[in-house]
Amino acid sequence: MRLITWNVNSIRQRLPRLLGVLGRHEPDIVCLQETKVADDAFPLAEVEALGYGAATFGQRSYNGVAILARHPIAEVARGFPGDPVPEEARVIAATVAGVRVIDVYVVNGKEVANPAYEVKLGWLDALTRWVSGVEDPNLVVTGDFNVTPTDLDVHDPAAWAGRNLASDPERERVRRLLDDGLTDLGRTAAGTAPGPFTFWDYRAGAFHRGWGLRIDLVLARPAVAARLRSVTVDRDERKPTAGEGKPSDHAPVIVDLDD
DNA sequence: ATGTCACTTTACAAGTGA
Repeated sequence: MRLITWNVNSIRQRLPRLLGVLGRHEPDIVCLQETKVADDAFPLAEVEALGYGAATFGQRSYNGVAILARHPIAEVARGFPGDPVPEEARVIAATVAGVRVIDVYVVNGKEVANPAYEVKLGWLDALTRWVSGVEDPNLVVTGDFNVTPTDLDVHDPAAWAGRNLASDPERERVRRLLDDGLTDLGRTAAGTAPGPFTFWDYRAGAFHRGWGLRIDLVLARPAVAARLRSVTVDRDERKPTAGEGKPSDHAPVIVDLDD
């Protein structure tokens, strides 16, 4: 089984690349973030033409998540109980091929000194409370966490020390998710090697300069983690020249599991 | 750290969010 998570930063802008990713990688499940469209504007017919169904939880302009799959999508849930910002479309869950998938777009937080950072911490607390009560042993929690779990996930730890996306309080929140029985599949696959990075800021030529972060995560309970075969990042999708149209600032993360 | 991108609007430039 192949699962992809990708923050597309507008599905309208990224549709040609998304269709290319579906055709090239043939994933079973795709978790998207920052679709930035209401559900009635989601390009459903285009993904259906490639054999995929979709469950969407969108909103205009900001946020928005979706789960695509070439298998039946069951028990769809939008949002989660206890969400501190329920007006923002950040979480969708569904069961596909025996796996309970929770697709998240975590609050960015802007900067540590910004009130949005406190919202981020509270949101992660609420997410963890909810996830810990989800009974399914075949659970995957994946998406754009907007947190680098450790310094291995930062291109320049000294430059990022204490800053949003790399600060201790937010890392502690991710640590609690892991302590609650989830394995970080990207880190498991990479061992002690840095990265693999999944996000490069559009500004300052960050991709070209290698200024990457690993903030797009796939967390799984033991029954799923035991099936881990590989985790790769499709860096070509971050290149302006590869593919059709402009790139997202995130690259797709591809996880292969034993069937 | 900030060489950009995508969104929206008392829109055709500027603010916001990332």
